Amino acid sequence: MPEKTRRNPKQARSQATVDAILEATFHILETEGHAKLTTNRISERAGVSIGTLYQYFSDREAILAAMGEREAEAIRQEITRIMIEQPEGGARPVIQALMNGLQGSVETRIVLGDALIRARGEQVISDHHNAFLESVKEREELSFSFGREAAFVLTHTVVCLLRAAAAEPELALEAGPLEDELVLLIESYLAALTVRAQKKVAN
Amino acid sequence: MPEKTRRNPKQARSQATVDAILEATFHILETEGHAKLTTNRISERAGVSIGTLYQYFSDREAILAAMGEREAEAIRQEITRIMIEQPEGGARPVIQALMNGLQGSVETRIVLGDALIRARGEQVISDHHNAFLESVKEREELSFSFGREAAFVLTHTVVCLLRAAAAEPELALEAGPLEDELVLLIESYLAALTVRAQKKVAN
Amino acid sequence: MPEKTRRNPKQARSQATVDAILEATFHILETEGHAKLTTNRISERAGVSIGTLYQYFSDREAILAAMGEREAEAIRQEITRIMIEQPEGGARPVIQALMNGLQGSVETRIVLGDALIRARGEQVISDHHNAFLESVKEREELSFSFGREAAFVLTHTVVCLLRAAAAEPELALEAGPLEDELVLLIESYLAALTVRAQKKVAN
Amino acid sequence: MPEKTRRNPKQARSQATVDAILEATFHILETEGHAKLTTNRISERAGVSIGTLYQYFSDREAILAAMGEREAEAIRQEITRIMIEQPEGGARPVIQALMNGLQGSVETRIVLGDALIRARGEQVISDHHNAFLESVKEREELSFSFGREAAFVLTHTVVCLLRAAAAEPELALEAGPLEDELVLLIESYLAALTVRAQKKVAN
DNA sequence: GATGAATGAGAGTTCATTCAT
DNA sequence: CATGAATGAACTCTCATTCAT
Repeated sequence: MPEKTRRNPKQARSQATVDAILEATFHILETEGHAKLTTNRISERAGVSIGTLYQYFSDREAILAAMGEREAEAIRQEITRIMIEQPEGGARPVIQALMNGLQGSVETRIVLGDALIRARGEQVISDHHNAFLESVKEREELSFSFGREAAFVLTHTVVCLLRAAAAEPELALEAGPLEDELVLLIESYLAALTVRAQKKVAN
Repeated sequence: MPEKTRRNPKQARSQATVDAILEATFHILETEGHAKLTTNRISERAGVSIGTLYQYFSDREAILAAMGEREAEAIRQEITRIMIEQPEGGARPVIQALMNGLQGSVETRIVLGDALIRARGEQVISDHHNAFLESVKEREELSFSFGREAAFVLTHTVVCLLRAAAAEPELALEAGPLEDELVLLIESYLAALTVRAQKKVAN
Repeated sequence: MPEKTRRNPKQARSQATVDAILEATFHILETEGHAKLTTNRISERAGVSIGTLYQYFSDREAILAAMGEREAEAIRQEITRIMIEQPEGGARPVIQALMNGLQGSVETRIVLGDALIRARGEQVISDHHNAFLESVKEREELSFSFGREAAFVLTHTVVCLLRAAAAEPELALEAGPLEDELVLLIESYLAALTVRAQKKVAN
Repeated sequence: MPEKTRRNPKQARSQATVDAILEATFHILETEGHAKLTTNRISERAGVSIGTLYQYFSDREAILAAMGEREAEAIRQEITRIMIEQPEGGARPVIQALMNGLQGSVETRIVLGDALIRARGEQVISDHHNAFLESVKEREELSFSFGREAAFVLTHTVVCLLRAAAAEPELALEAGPLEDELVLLIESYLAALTVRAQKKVAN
């Protein structure tokens, strides 16, 4: 449900056009980078005229926001699926999903993420929040309410670090060990949260 | 010490000009954002002509890189100072320094950070690495070598999360509780690393 | 057929735009000179926006090259026509064609010629070469091969001198007498070449 | 005696400064081309400040004109010397002098020549004229007056062709054969002029 | 609906020249 | 006399967007 879409693409042809535009955008971002991503180039690569492009998207920003939306939605669904299939798996399956599921280069992800936040602000954040929190709430030992700040740490640490890792290829981090460290980081934090919560109860 | 500086400003007037340009850049980033940061606007705000600006900086990018350099250097010095004054303080003083020391809005910091990486690549990363690792190495119980990935997590987690926190003002995170959570996150991770290391030794 | 054209102008409006741009370029070169020939001024005079100009020509240079091409092509066709119509006319008709056919001021011609060479290099030279050589080859007494240097002299002398003559209006040269001298120069040189060739054969 | 010079350099140091500026100009023209020839670069290469440069030359143009003057003067003196030493040598020694004496790349020569004409107009032409005509007048069989156009052809043909030859390195012309052709061209033209003059007398 | 030629504000950048020191 | 920091008009070129066809 793209918000800034002008035309609600009910017909197959319309949907194909929208898809072509988004695919072209993704491809250009991947192969030529953000700086070369112009609306003319998108329309050219998509095989539609620039006028048509503007019939489906109000402006350049709306295209990026729509793509970010798709990406975020895909990840949210993936995480939900994992929660249902492996309810006792802990943090690792979710972290694996985030590591594998985020398609596209770092730059692409950063660009899309930024566009999404610009377009939808808080909404995006809380969506992400909720999806990730679900992966944790079920564990009964955490059935205490933690503060906003702890929730923030839980929901953002992995995504932020993956972004940073991807942004710095010079570090030559390996996926396997990195996954282990992220799991260790999150699990030890969860344990610490539990300990703290128990102390509070004891008092 | 801007790298891409064209003219090495020996005289007082030159230094004042450079300062005015950097101050203007900072101010525009803060008040109008990255998109409005044009060289013409910078020179206007700095009270110098556009030609003068280009006598000190080879291009727009060089200005941002120089600013990022300053910022990074300031933080590095601050952390070093802390390490010397409070060698037994653990992670908290360093985290406090990062929270307070990073001046400017998120966007400003992001923009400057990105420019810095573009300009100096790996060098920047390892500098940051080293500075932060020092804050931890002294603790004898950590006198084991950890892998690249663990080092990455240690050095990036706090900075990444602070960036994210600042990028999402809608979450209305409070500095005090956030600081506590970051300390808990890092300290519990360090503890987990220690445990893991001891197990390895035991085997 | 401009080479560096971005958009292949199939429609009438496009062709009209290209024509307007070239006409404007010619006019500015003639009336204000090379130094005043800026892309903004061209677009202004052509009655199109600067953006439109850049949709048809990749850069300033491409405009000049396209004009040079047109000019050169026109002359080539004119000489060919003469060769067919007056096969026995000797050098004079060709020289007349060059004197009358080269429209535009000297500076214009120089600028266009230079741009053409920059854009197409040797190709241009050999085209010119061939066209002029044809005017001579038919004469059976010249059915000997002469060296590169002699060919160069034959093809360049007239054009160079016409350029020089035009560049120095202070000399107040008159077209009629100048034509006579050029014919004399070329014809006597051709005769000398013939003599030399015969001597060689004799040996 | 540069005309547009502001300061009449009577002192040795002044002369050295002027020399340094001209040398720098020549060097930049040769190694980096006309487009890179800026006053700032000249002053830098000359080892003087830009302010000093403007104390000796009124503007950029004046520097080029002064250089052209030097060049032209040097050639004129060379030709004069030849005429005195080899009065019976015909066209060849003069052509050799022109081929060897013109130092600097084509572009340099073109730039300087153009500047000279801009600065001094007709004067330059007639100077050249006279110098070259001297090389011919002595020959008694030419002791007839020829028209302006013939004089123009005599004085310009060699210089123009040398310029063209240098401008088109793709032709790979060789100095030896080219010299022969130029001599043949000029000598046969002179002979033709003689014949025509005699016919006129006969009538 | 689709097209794509046209738009034009505005970006980054250069460089001849001045003038306070 | 020399210096060189400062000037700013002018340049080339980009690209999101519109609208007549």
